[in-house]
Amino acid sequence: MITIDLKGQPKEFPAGVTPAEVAKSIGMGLYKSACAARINGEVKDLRTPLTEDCALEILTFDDLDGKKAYWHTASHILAQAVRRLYPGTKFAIGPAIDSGFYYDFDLPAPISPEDLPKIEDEIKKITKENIELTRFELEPAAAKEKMGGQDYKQELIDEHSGNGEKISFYEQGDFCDLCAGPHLMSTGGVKAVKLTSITGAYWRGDAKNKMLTRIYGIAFPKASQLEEHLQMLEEAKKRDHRKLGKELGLFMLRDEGPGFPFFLPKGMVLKNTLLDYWREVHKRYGYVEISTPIMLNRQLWERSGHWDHYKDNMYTTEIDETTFAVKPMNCPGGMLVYQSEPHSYRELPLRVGELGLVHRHELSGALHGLFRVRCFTQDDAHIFMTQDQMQDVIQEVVRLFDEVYSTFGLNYNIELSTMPEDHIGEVEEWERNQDILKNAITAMGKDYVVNEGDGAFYGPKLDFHIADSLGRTWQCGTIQLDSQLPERFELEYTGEDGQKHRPVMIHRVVLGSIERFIGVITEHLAGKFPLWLSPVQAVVLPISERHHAYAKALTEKLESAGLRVECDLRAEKIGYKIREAQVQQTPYMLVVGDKEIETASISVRHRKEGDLGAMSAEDFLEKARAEIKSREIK
RNA sequence: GCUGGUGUAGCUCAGUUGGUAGAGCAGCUGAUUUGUAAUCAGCAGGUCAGGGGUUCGAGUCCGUUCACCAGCUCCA
Repeated sequence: MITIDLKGQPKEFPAGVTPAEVAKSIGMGLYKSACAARINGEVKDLRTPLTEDCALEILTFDDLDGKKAYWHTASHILAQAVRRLYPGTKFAIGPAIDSGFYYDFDLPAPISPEDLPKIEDEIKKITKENIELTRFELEPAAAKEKMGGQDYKQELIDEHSGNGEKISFYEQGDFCDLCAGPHLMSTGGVKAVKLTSITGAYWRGDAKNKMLTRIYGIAFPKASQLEEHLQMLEEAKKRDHRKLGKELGLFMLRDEGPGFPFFLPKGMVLKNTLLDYWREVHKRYGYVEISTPIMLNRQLWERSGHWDHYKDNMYTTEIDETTFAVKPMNCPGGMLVYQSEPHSYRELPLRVGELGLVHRHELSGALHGLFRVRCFTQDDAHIFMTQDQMQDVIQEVVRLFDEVYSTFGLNYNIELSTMPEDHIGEVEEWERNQDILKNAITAMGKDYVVNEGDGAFYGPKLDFHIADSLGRTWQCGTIQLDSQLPERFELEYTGEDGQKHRPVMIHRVVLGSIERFIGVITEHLAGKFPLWLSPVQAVVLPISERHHAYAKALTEKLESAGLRVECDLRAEKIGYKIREAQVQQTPYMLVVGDKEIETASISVRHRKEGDLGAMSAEDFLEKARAEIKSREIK
């Protein structure tokens, strides 16, 4: 007998018992909903024999790891359905992801979204059949025989058989797949399935490989949960910045310049206000600001290394028999500014900011509203410092990030991107710099995940990712350590010892790209920009024509006090004007009619809080000023 | 760039098996002078993304270019 600790409740079981059996013994309901097991903290399959005393937790769909097992089983069911409907299909991989699952197929003939319902029907059949999933292991040679004719599986077996371990399989009726698990006990556990999209994806994520057909899906134990999820996706679409940007008159994109956004008057107010804020913060943190040219000669780009490593993404032009390149990054210009005069150690760290407009020829398929454009403004800065100052400077930058992001109520996750294949500089230097980044961030108690080989060609970086309305994350801030450019541009400073030394530098952006950041906050705030950022902060709404003079005087008064105010003098009913102001997400609607004129007041309505009653213009101004100053989000 | 899908008025969308375009909102004009999310009527608005092809005839079918959407690749 062994003792199994079930969430603090020890119970005796015969040795060799499986979590599934344990689950069954403590309640049928739980057995039905069991997805996986956590044995001594490790996620395992429900079929794992328990041979010694341990702590056991049965994971259901409500647990993240349980969800993964649930969705992974759903992906196998999808593959089984495809196998039944499209004989001759070759199977690649089919994992669970953060929001559902997918499976990659090499189909004998292309299919389209119209075919998805048919596949869903087959999936329903398989779940109704309630087929048991069994797990077994084979030696690599036997595994390859079992997966005969399945080219992609053969490749996967070869890859996994290196360490001499057996390959594990899961079989459900007429479908068998190599898989590490864990999985549900039976296909009947998967209830409400919806296939959400069908797209292409390269085998092994490499553009040189064949493009497979990927089918995405989502599944839930209850139909109501699926319904709720689909509802949530609909809601998310409403806050898509491309839709809101159009509705709120912020920006536009035209066929004449794919990826080159136009900012409209209201978007321009937003952008400029954001930049005012940026300058205020950076001034406080000791930054100076410069501006370097959009275009510089080829020689410079060769020296910086961009010509060799980034040429394909650069726009170029030929003038006076010289090739000029439009800058894809601001750094080389920044190097020239540093070079232009001698520096002392007393100046370091030297923080030089630049709101630089860069152009990059991105692949057409990568463009996405303001999130991915071909021309954008980086809120760049290069910080020059001594080796000893690196950690402090990085931490100071992270504190700045925290201040800025919290102003918008944004959360982020951090990625450490390490040395790419295409890089300049020594491996030892890369590793040293990677360690500095790691140490700086862990010393601040922050977590990160490693993004292997995703660094810039000149150095490793910490990337700060922020999620959009659909949970897709976009890189905004980045801190990149660079010892290469100071070397290439022979940057120097005079040390305490009177000798010349080479500074190190970091490149960093907080917002990342102003354009992307505007997209991110548009989605995050669903267009309800805080008062300080709102293109129009208040709109004055006279009830009828005889209140126009009062309304105009009020508008002028508020405008001269520094508020961005509009006045709606159209011969429309008040309800109509309010609706329009609400749809435009105008923070304050100021209604004026007979009552207000009589008492020399205004009736204030807030877009979220509704009617706030009457107050004097002075009181409203004071209220608005306080809200602007605090940058409150409401 | 790749795979699949989409492209009709400023916006959201209809448009039956191919027979040369329609609605609502927005806009303009007029009436209405209104109290917290849509007043009524009239008018105007389209080389059906662009070239091309099949056909007596194409918004509708085919091919191509462009753009957009989802994803892959790439990236702030």
